[in-house]
Amino acid sequence: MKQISTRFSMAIHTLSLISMNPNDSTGDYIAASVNTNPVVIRRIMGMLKKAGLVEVRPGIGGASLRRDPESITLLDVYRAVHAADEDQLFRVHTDTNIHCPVGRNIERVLQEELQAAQSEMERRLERTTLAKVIHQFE
Amino acid sequence: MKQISTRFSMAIHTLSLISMNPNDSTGDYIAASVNTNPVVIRRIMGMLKKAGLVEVRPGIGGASLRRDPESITLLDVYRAVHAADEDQLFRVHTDTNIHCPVGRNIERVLQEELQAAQSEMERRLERTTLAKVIHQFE
DNA sequence: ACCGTTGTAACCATTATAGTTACTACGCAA
DNA sequence: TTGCGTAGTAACTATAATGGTTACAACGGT
Repeated sequence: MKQISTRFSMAIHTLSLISMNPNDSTGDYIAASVNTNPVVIRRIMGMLKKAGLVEVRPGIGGASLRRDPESITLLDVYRAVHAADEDQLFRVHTDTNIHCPVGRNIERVLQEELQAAQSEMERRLERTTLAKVIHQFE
Repeated sequence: MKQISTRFSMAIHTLSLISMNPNDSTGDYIAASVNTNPVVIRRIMGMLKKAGLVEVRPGIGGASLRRDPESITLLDVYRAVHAADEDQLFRVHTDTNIHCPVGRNIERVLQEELQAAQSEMERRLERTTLAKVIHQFE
């Protein structure tokens, strides 16, 4: 099965470090904690920046949160790093046979059901703040 | 972003047709409604069979449900077609730096949070039965 | 001017997906 | 018994996302 990318968990990791230690939080420093290549972290920081979650200091290095960690939810992070796609968790097959009553209606019916399931998941992510996550590291 | 495979929606489509019309439900017939290659359907039918949801008739052709559509939930189907992986929706990066308090704890902390979000989604899938889906085609 | 940093482009290996061809095994019906 | 339509599967393909890597330009403080 296709799983949700580790970009998401790496982004939470990244935000935690930035929140706890803004000055040291260079791409290299975070990469050492995540244990990956600094470019991977810089890419994620770019997405977090575009989403308005962090402010990065080019030249001097480091980054800081642009919002209170109490106000940043895991859903915010999830959306930030999955920016590209239209954030539909479930794919539904299309171009079905319109001469069949199932083929004609399946897409609409499933979109409703699956969107509901996705929303439940997202609501749960929304209930956890970055602050709550960070609290478990201190 | 990586989305959940159309195998899931195709499997619901397949089960709907089998339930409504067991005798006609050959791989070719279903493939014509889904608009894909019959082998894709036969692969999905194999997974549904392994999960105990359908009974296939080799030689003669067609298939039938092994359980009442009222008792088959979308979660059953979801689990059936994602059989391979350990059904963890979210991947979490591993091998983090254990000398960092964040790196040392991130995996455990996130596994809990993300499992909770996944469970919410699954609970929602569990509340919709195949019968309810089929009802919308009739 | 130097140096460490950020921002990106480009490339790569790996993996899952969905489709395809091809072949064997099955079971009814002529 | 043979033929035919079907299921079951292996093998191959093209496509796409991922995560890592190298390389280099731009930035900014010392």
